[in-house]
Amino acid sequence: MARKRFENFCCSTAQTLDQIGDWWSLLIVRDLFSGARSFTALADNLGVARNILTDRLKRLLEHGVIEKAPPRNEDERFAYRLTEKGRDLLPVMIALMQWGDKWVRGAGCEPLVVVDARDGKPVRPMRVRAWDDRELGLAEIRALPGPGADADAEGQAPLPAQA
Amino acid sequence: MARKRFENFCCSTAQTLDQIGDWWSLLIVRDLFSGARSFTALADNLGVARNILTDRLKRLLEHGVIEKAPPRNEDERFAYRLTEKGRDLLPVMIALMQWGDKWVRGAGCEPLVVVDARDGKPVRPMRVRAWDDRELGLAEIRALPGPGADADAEGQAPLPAQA
DNA sequence: CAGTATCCTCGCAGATACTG
DNA sequence: CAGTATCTGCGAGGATACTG
Repeated sequence: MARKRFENFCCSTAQTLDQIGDWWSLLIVRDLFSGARSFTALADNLGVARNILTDRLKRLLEHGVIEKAPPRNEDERFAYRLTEKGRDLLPVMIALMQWGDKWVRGAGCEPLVVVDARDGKPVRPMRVRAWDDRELGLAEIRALPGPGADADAEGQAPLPAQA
Repeated sequence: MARKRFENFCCSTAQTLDQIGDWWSLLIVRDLFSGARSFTALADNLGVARNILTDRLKRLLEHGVIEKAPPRNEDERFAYRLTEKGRDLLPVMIALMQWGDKWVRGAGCEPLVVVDARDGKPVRPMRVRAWDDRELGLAEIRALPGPGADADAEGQAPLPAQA
């Protein structure tokens, strides 16, 4: 059988991956965060085949992550732009980027530092926080089914401490 | 030509995706966060083919995201466990999960609420924060090449405000 | 239990030419 | 510029049987 789709997985993570988890979508989102707007700019930046880019843009449009906006200059016919849903991926992108900068940055690879535009200081590392702002580690959190959840779904084990 | 690898992309995001960005790896990590430990448990939970699981585990081991630990009971020969590098994916996982719960949760899908184990309150939504703890939006941040970065790489455009 | 080995299928993706 | 259309193929991924 071919690739398995995650649409029917009863898990936010899986569903999310089904919308933005493929190889190119997240990089497209990243480029949109970085200011790319036109089809050609994206194609050139990413080095992706045009038909693949078309497909990914279509999916992102369908999922409401991006939208088409009027062009800003004569060089482009219109501009791709992140929707609110897309902009809401900012924490994900920053968390990924910070993890990458910390753990996987390889030889000759630029560490991209995300800074506060006001003072130029780097943004804080992303942390999981409780309501009293205390930082929470893996051992201090649990995953519970929210309201309306299926009690005996397969996600029973609530994030136990690993150590 | 076949699939393009992201290893040579000069961008943390791309490099990160090369390590954990494929369809199954993140779900494996998620299951490890959730307490799964054995090969069979992972295979059953995810419904992934055994050879694929083997391959992903091997890659995650090579990248140092997971490690093998002694078994805890008679049913398992040893246990897979997240390393520090792997546990550091917690903000990414939480951010993804929260995004999914907010935007892509579909019909009959349980919203997984991550809570503080002390008081049972949900953890705060992941936010990008400045050093003074102010929340930063897309318009208020910039991406700069960090120390040792290649100035004229292709990632020049520093996150301009989209609106 | 925890994999390995094999076979096979189809989806992802690259290249390129063409249209509006 | 912004795609669409078509051809091609690698290899990811599934199924299953086998091993230690």
